[in-house]
Amino acid sequence: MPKIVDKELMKKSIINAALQSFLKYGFNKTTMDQIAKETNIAKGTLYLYFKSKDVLISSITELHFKKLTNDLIPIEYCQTLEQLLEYIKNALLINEEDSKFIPIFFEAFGSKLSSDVFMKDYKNLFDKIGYFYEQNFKILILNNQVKPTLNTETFARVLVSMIDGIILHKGFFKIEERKYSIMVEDAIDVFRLGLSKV
Amino acid sequence: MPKIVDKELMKKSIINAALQSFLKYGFNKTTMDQIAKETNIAKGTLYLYFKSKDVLISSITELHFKKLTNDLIPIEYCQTLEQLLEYIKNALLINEEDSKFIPIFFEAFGSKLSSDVFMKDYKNLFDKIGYFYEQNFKILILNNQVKPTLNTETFARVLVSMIDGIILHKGFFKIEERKYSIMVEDAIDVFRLGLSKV
DNA sequence: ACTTTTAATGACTAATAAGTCATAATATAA
DNA sequence: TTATATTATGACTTATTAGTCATTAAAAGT
Repeated sequence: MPKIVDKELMKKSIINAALQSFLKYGFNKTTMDQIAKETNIAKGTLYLYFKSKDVLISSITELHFKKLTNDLIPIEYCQTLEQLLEYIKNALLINEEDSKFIPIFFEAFGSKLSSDVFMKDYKNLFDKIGYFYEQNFKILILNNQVKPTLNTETFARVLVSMIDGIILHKGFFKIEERKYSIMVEDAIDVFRLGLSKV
Repeated sequence: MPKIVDKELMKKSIINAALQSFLKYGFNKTTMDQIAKETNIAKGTLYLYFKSKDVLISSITELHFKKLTNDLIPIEYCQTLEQLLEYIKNALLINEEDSKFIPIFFEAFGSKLSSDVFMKDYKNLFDKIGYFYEQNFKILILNNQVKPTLNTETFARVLVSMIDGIILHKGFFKIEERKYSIMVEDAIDVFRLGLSKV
C-alpha cells in the first residue's frame, strides 16, 4: 500500500546538489531553498532527508573525511623510505574537488573551531594519521632506511602538520597546478634529505 | 564647548574587551551587547567607534597580522643557514595569544574563505613571506650555505606552507607546549638537513 | 475503484542578533 | 550659569533564513 522511494538515492541527489551549490556560492550563501530547488524538490521534502543544514553539511564532510582517511592511512606499511615518500606525494597531490572543499569546510564549521568538543574528532583524526606515520618510521628505522635518532612520535606529528599546511594552502590560495606540483617535489626532497641517515 | 573623549583609548578598551570575549566564548557567540557591557558602555556607543561587528573583528585581525608580518619579515637577511633556522624556529614558537586567535580568525572569516577578493590579501601576505624566504635562500646559496640546486621560489612557498601548517595545528588542536617544542626542534632538524649541501 | 500508508508541498513561523535613532547626558568655554 | 557641540543611551526595528506543519499527492495492494 505505501508509496516507496529510494531514500539513499534521494540523499545522494541532495548531497550532490548541495555540494555543487556550496562550491559555487559558498556555504552560508547557499540557502536550503536553493538546495531544494536545485534538487527539484520542495524545501519540506529536503527536511525529510536531512533534518537540518548542519546535518547536511556534516554528512558531506563525513564522506570527504572518510575518503581522506582512506587515502592517508593505507593498510600496508612502507618498507623503504622511497615508498613512504611516494605515499606522502600522493597525499599532497590531493584531487581538485577535495581541495575546493577545504574553504567550504572552514566556512561551515568556522563557528565550531573554538569548540573543544567539535575539534576533538579532528584532533583524533590527525593524531591517528600521525600514529600511522609513527609506525612507518619505526619500521623504516628497523630497515635501516632513516636515521635511528628520529623522534618518531613528535616527528610524525609535525610531518602531518606540514603536509596539512601544504594542502591547506593549496585549497585556500588556489595555487596553480603547475607551481603546486613543483612545490610538492620540493617538499618531498626536503623530507627525503631530512629523514635520511646522515 | 564640546565634550571631548580620547577616541583611541576608547577603541583600545573596546578591542581589548572584544578580544577577551572572543577568546573566551568564540566570535559568533559573542554579541555586540556583550562586548558593550564588558566595556561598560551602551551598544549605541560601541557602534560610534566600530560601525559593525565586521569592522571590529577586522581591526583586531589587522593588528594581529601586522604584528605577525613584523615577526615574520625582519629587515635583515640571514647570512648563514643556522641564522635562518633560528629565525624559523622563532616564527614557529608563536606566542600563546596569537595561537589562540587562530580559531577566532577562522570562525570570524569562515564565510569569506571562499571569496577570492577576501583571500587576495592573505594570499599576498603569504606570497610576501615566501618572497622574503626566497631572497634569503638566494643569499644562502651565494654564501655556499645551502645546496645551489634549490628551486628558491617554489621551495620558499612550500616552506611557508609547512610553517603555517605547524602553527595552525598548534592553534587548532591546542598541542601541549612540551610536545610542541619538541615538534619545533624536529621540524628545524628536517629543514636543516633538507637544505644542507649534500 | 478504493483504501491506506508513506512522501511531497510551500506558505508560514520563529528566533536571533546586528544595527538604528530619537532622546538624554556631559564637558567645555564664554 | 548657560549655551552648544559632542558623546552616550538602550528600546526598538529590520533582515534573514532555518525549520515547521497542515494539507495534498502518489503509489501499492485488495
